[in-house]
Amino acid sequence: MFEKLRAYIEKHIKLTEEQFDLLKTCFVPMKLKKGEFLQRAGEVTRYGAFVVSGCLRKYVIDAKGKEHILYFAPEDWWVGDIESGLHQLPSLYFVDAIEHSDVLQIDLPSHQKIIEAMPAYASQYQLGLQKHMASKDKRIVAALSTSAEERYLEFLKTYPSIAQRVPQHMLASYLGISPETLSRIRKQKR
Amino acid sequence: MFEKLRAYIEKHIKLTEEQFDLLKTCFVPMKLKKGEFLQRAGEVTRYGAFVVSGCLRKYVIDAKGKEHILYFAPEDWWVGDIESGLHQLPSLYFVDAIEHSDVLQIDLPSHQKIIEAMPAYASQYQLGLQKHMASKDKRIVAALSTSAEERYLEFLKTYPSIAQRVPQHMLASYLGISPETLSRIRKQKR
DNA sequence: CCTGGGCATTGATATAGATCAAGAAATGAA
DNA sequence: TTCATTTCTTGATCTATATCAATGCCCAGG
Repeated sequence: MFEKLRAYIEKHIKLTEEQFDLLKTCFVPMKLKKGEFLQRAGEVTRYGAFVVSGCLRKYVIDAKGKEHILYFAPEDWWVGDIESGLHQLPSLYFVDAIEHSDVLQIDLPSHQKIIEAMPAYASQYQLGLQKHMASKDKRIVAALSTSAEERYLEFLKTYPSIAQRVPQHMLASYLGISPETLSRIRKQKR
Repeated sequence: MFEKLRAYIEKHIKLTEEQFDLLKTCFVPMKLKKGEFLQRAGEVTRYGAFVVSGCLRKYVIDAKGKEHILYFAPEDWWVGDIESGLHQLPSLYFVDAIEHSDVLQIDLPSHQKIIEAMPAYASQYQLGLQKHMASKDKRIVAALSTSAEERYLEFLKTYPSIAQRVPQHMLASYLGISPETLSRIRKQKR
């Protein structure tokens, strides 16, 4: 498990053995069966996680009882709700496993400890946040301005592997369209 | 101009005189008339800016020639396109003044210098990014799941002062609805 | 090897909101 | 002030997508 994390981090920065040891003390390995929750709305988020294998999803349930998926988190992604953890506020989001998954859990104080101990990690983290912001901006524009079909095709292009492994109704939820509409779009593309 | 920036930063962290002097060397004051651009799509972003007074907007023009406003930036907000500046890629976004505005420009290297010189600023910046992420997530969910009317009312609640000062068709563009629809929604609410 | 409950498909209908078009009102430049 | 331009409003259609409903499918657990 830890080797996967190491490999991921070393894509960007070199780790000394001591640094790797620090990481090992901060993350806690955990297995999740399909359908198990890492976090439920209403709870204050205590942990974020790095996904070693499998796939999780983060989603809200809105006032009308509908699910809306914020993102899928397959291998090498991070999930959590920093906002909630930071301000000790109940989270709006659920996080659960849509496949049997292995994750490395970390709490916010430990993460902060890593940031303080490893400046290179800190700036890598900052870069990651900035990158994420940019992709969220794109998604906002797409949601506001493009058709269901355009969003679907764009998703296929951007995340081909995710498109293949998640159930269709979840993809629909991510795209903000009904499962029926997605089914019709796909039919038409055949 | 600089006093406004100082007051803004000192909401979160204390500044010594030396630190304030450093800031003064990093930011360049600039006046923008209504309609003037801080940045155009296609250009590599060189500067971000802190808005001292007035109001700017960041927006895209999509394939069909339509504008979509990402956000408004009145006093005490920041604008820019870090993604573009960071990777030296042409930006997708325009930034222009919708009122006569005063801004303090800063380039990415200077900003990085501040982050390295002032750890408290760095962590404040990190907090800011995280907070922004959370609000963008909310906007994504809203865009995908709520009606035009709901989004309008939510905007009024969240940014009452912005709602009053920006032209209605820009608000419509931000909300992802046509100006006609927004006009009808407002009529109904009277 | 059954079998039942989630998934996907398909059809029929309803509707929010877009688009087109035209007039009214506001804004600002001269 | 006056004229011109931009913005806002209102009405009449049109369309993408939701919703409702029925059917078939498939694979997971007994």
